[in-house]
Amino acid sequence: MEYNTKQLQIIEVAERLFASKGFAGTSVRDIAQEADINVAMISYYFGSKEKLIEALFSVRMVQTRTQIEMILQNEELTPLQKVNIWIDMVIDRLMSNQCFHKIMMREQLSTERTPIISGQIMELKIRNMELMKKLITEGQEKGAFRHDVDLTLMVTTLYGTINHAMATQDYLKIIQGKEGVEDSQYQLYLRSALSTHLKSIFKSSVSNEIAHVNQ
Amino acid sequence: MEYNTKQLQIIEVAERLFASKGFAGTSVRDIAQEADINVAMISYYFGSKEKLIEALFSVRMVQTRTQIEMILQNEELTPLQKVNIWIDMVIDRLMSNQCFHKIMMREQLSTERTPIISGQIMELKIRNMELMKKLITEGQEKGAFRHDVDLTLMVTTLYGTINHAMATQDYLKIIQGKEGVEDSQYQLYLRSALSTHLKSIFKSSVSNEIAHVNQ
Amino acid sequence: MEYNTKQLQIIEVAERLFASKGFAGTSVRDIAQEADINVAMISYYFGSKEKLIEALFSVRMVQTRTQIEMILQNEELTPLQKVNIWIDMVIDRLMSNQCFHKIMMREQLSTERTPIISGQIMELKIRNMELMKKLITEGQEKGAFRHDVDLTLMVTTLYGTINHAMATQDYLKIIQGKEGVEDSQYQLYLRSALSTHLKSIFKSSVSNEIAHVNQ
Amino acid sequence: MEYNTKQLQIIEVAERLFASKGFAGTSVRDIAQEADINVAMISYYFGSKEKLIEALFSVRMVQTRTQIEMILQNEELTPLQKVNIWIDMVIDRLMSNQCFHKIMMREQLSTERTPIISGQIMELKIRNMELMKKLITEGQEKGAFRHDVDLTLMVTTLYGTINHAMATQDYLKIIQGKEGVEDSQYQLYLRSALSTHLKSIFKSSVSNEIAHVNQ
DNA sequence: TATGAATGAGTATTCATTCAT
DNA sequence: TATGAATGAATACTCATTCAT
Repeated sequence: MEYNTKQLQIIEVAERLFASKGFAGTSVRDIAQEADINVAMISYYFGSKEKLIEALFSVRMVQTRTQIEMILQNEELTPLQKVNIWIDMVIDRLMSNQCFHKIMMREQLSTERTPIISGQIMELKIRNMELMKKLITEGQEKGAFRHDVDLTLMVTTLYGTINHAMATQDYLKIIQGKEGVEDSQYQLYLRSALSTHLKSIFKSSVSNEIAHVNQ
Repeated sequence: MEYNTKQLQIIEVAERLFASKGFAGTSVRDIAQEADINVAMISYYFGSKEKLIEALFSVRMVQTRTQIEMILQNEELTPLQKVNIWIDMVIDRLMSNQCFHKIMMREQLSTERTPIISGQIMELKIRNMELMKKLITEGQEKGAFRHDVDLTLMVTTLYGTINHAMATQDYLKIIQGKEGVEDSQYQLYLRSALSTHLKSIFKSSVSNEIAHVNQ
Repeated sequence: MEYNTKQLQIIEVAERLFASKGFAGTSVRDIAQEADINVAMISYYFGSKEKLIEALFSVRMVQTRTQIEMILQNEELTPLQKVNIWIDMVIDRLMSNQCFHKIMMREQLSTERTPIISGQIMELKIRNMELMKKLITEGQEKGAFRHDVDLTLMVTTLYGTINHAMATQDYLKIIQGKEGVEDSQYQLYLRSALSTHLKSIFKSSVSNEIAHVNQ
Repeated sequence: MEYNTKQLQIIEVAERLFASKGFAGTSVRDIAQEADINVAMISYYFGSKEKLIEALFSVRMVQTRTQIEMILQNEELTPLQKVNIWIDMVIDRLMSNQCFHKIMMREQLSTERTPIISGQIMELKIRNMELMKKLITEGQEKGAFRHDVDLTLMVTTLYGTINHAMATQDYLKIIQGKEGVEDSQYQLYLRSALSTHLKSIFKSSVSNEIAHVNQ
């Protein structure tokens, strides 16, 4: 499905509002006003509010699909290097599309999600899980990774940590005593901190390398 | 603030509905019908729908406060034992009050949260952080824990992992091939799996013990 | 189903408006304004506009059911007398509830009618037909009525004539040169004219009496 | 007023939809979609939805006007023969243009009809009435017809019976136990049944012939 | 001549809340 | 204390029509 400039603009505004107020909490009037268009345009372009969020998902999901697979086929990287690259890519993907991923967090919480969206999320999750599985088993075969790792929960930790950091960043900022720091500046800090943190966790939990004797 | 039986019953129903449909997605009529009371009762007892969710937070927050502190003052436990107990307590607290914590996850995502709720969440987070800080620094002083741990992100990982597991448990169930398993049964499994997983992460990331040489 | 005074008042107004502007052509706002109530009351009392017209039908249909059967069981009347009484009763019923019967005419024209309404109309028609059948066959057995009468079309003529007269009474008035006559006055005239006309048709078409030799 | 092929095609579609869903119940989008044209075309070609139905009336009315007069000037026919021809022509005209006549029935019920349409209907009715009057008085002068006939109501019976049969043909079909019969087949049957029925009524009610002594 | 885009007024319905009792 | 009735504002959506091209 292709969307024109106007439609993409509406989707963008909707994404921002759905992220901060929720789907039910955002009225089409809100969107129309923010996007500076007539309310009727939303029905005109998308059919309904429901179809709008489906359009939003279809656009963002497509963007997500292709990225990762390619890069990790590089044969010259060690398993741990691949995992680290992967972690950085996930952080980048989630942090660069915070609005969308907030919406997705919410949708995952809801029992009201439509089969269409629910299906897309499921598909994405399975894709992620398979990629991860390939990555880890490859490492295990090469003797670099441990065999007693709960893969599913490792992925849960990765996504959970980033999501939770994103969701609570206002709190984190205060707790970390960085209230003065500008938002964009803080985002950069958070990305790098998450990167270090998650790589460290993965290294010590997954890899066979002795991380820190006598330290 | 004290609430009578009727009020507590309403709060309970509201919690369940807010959790599954969101605050904006739940109408006071839904609540009234589910709780088998008159619609007017909600305004009558709480003043407004907004005040109802505030009441819900104040009730659940109070329940949360006291628990942990006591137990961890036990001098006979090693730092790692205390961390493990703490992990189990958090898992238990979150998993036993899934509805409430789903609501809290949503509220943290929202920019619409009232100062009252926002304040309560902040207070809770700071309390958790302080407890954690005490726990870890105590371990560091005893030479049991590493000094290069990002405390804030460690807590984020703990809560993020549990929350994400809770939010996506329907997916997890399918991905793990446990579609047939009964819900209550799966909950038990998830708790124990999370416990093992998180303890392992904490042990390998935080403690100085060499977790797995030559494995 | 019982309806309270307010509901009956709304139904009455709705009936008048549906009759003159059609169902789709009448907005709930029109009804609310005419009935001097809040728009929301219609949804409140009936659930929807659709349910309102169903309520209207259920009320009017009930009123229609019982009337006729009784009277025609009188054993002292000749078949022709019974037919004449029946004709007068149908005229009276239709002319006294012109609004409702206009709505019914429209509904019969429409392919959009709901199964509920459609079913009620069908039921009524079958009842009428059976009554008529009993009346005529009784007359035939007594040798008073001809045997070569198309019963269904005889009923069609009865209802069709009255309905058409009702629907076109504004034209009839002009054509008959009675533009000056007051509406209520004209109604009385029309009833009596229809009565004479239809009785004459039935007598000459159905009965074996020689109506007018050497005239 | 002349209409081009495209316009006539739109009118035809509109006629079908107005007949089955009513004027208010049919949207210009419905028509545009069914006619496979752009919505704007309707405003473009006719100015408005209102003007479209006026165009429809003007087209169909013109078709109606000329037919009958000529034929009945034939001097060789008896008055009763002429009446019978006339009955068949009316049946044919109404049954062949059921969609249009359903719309007309509705319009006659409505108080919302525009002066244009209302005027056209009135004109047609007066024309019919005059024709009928000529027919009957001619018969009376020749001693073939009774003098005590209510002409207006006789016409009302003719049109009312056919209209009512048309409007309720779905019911008639069931009542007559012809549910299996194909629609086109049933139409043929109905026409011939109506013809026999109405001719019989007219003969026995209007003519001086003794229809059925000793039967 | 024809049309996709756009609009503002309109649709029915639901909302949280208030009021009289 | 409790509630059925009522309300006005808001909801998503559809309408006939217009406009720029």
